[in-house]
Amino acid sequence: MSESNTPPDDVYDALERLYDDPEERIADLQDVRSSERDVTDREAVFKALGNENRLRVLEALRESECCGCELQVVLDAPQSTVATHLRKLRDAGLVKSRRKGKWNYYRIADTAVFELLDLADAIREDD
Amino acid sequence: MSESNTPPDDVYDALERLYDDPEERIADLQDVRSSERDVTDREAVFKALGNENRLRVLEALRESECCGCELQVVLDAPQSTVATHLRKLRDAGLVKSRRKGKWNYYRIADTAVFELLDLADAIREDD
DNA sequence: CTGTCATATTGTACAATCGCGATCTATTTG
DNA sequence: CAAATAGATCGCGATTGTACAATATGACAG
Repeated sequence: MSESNTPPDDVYDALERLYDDPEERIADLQDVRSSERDVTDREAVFKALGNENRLRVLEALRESECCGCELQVVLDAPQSTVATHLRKLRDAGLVKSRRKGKWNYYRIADTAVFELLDLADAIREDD
Repeated sequence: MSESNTPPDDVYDALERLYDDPEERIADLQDVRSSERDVTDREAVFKALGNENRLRVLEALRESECCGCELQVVLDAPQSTVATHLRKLRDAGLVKSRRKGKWNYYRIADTAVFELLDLADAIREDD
């Protein structure tokens, strides 16, 4: 059931020098690997956040809901570029949209998004 | 001092249909842009987090400090690959390292990292 | 139903990132 | 110091992400 391959010789040798029972430690480390098999969603969230333009959009939405054309002003970029970023934010679950006639209004999907942004700042403050 | 360009005609026209005073709204939106000039650090943090292998490393470090060769087991990847990921995590301020003889031990730099990981999970739960 | 308008999608050129072998560095051991 | 070892860095092919023009879609007005 588990992906229990023996690590390459050099790695095994190194662990042998660190632990009396390397096998046990190896099993523990492999457990971490398989137990967190599904980091996929997490990864998608962070990938969506890892872009300057998308961070600017979220910052704008922090203050109020915005429609697409307003975000074109924020990013100072053509419509297709803005729309692509909004798509990624929506796919990642960071924003939601609401159609009103021709306009499409975007808003932050969850207060957790604000917390994510603030925590990222906190990390760099204490180098 | 501010980058106050007039948006393209079509964008301006759209905002004219939404607001009595489009100029005012445009100025506000441009303010968001310039006031958050420095999303660079934030972006670096999220970029570092936006990778499956690096998320696995952080998950391993959640339980205990690890040296490089232990993380080779976690990722099941060659040494150079692991070292490159650790470099990025360190540059982003997510992990710290401590040299002990030939070994280099890595640990989570800040409890904020745990909170970031948990918050990312929270986002996808309520689709 | 035709035109207009806000937005979405697609195609493509270009840039960034990734995995990993090869090589270099720092530290310990004999 | 020479060999061995843990890790860091470099270089390159392959994948992925980005910007944006062109085009498509969906809504509304006349």
